[in-house]
Amino acid sequence: MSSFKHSRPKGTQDFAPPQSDRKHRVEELFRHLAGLYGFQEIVIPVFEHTEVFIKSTGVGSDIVTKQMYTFKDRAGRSLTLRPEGTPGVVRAALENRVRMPCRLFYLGPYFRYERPQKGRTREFNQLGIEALGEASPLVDAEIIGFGDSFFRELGIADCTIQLNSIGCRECRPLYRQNLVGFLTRHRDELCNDCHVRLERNPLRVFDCKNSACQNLLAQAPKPREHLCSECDRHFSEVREALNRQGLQYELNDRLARGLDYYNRTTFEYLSGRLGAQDSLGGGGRYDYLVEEFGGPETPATGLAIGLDRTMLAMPELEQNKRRRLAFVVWMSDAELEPARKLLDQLRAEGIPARMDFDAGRPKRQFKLADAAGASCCVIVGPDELTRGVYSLKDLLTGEQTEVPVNTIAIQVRALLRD
RNA sequence: GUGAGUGUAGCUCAACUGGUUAGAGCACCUGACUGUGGCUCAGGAUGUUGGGGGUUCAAGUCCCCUCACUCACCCCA
Repeated sequence: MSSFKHSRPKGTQDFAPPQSDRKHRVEELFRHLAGLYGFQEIVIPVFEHTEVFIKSTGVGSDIVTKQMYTFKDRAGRSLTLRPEGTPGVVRAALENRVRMPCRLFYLGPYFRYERPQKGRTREFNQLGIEALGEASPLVDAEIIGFGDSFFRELGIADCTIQLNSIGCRECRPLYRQNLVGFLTRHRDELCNDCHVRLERNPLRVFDCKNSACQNLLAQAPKPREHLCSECDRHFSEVREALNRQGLQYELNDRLARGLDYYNRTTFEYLSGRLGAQDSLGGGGRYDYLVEEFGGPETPATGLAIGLDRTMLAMPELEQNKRRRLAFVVWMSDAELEPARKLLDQLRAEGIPARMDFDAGRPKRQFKLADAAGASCCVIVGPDELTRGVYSLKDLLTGEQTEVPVNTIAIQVRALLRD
């Protein structure tokens, strides 16, 4: 179509203005909220030794078996672009001897090789928090509340919370055994996809949309009926805490979480505005992961938010055409240097400012200022200079006044808009 | 990895069953306005119809291949 030869790799995305501004705004809200809840940022590599993900995410999981960007570096080491955040965070917390309990947040790009569709790209952005060393069900509820506040703050109205408990080391295998037994007895009634699920990840049959399967599943053993007494108590306390916090949620037996390290509480935020990939974020408890990395027994809970999906679900805040920017306009060569000095002065005062050095004609400069979305123009002309003033034009209203040079910063600041 | 759909100007889309020089709106550029953006008016520029091959007197239109995008399965953030 165009003569431009290069396009971005499949499944990647560009954030050009104004999308980049929107992204930044969401990230800033996340940082702010995370700070309010006592989380501190941890910055970790974008790639890890491949084993980090295999061990934690699970050898049988889809992520590990077919979605990882794995490569060998020049010394033959197997490395993998991170497909998710939690394993790297746990690895880093242990490696840095971070004192437990600790609360960490992180954000950045993640990579999974999948067929792109709405809300699913190969490079995507995640915002995550992890509470390491906290066992209380109140922490689960607190984290669920964190996500709820986050989405609410962004004006995502139709966000629902789904909740489940998948048990622990003790009760999960029993349940799984039960379910597999049930499904195997009714094997003929299951669809082909479910036969595959039965082998690979039995809990996944609950996701099947086939009505015959659904009917059968109504009689299948339910995960929550098989919780051991401790898991059962933990789960009730999570629910009671959510009720006290005034959070609405739905119980969902089918919420299994595809990663191996989860136990007990799992939850997910769903939005109706997203299409098939309707999960805005999700998380749960992972009390065994730290141990698996060779650390001490450490309970943990976390949450990961899909930034890209969040941006899809966010209402288009009708953005002001005017930005926080002043534009300095000059008339002839004689004013070029005074105008440039003014530019420096404005910036020194903390006012974002630009000018057009190429311009010959003022008309062009005003056009540029308008196109750049500037809030105002400061006009430096021969008349103004001889009288010790600048002309200041409000680009929103069109009003223009003359202001003394020594008050320019104050006057400009008053006109800046976001 | 599987399936379906779509590719025409920077963007959104036209072009009757194959028919002659592929159009419109928005955006863009120029001027009216040599010290003033938006609004108005007048004018202007723009395409290997995604790419390659084939059928035909003739292909944007039909067929094959390929690439890209989109949606869904799957999976998850």
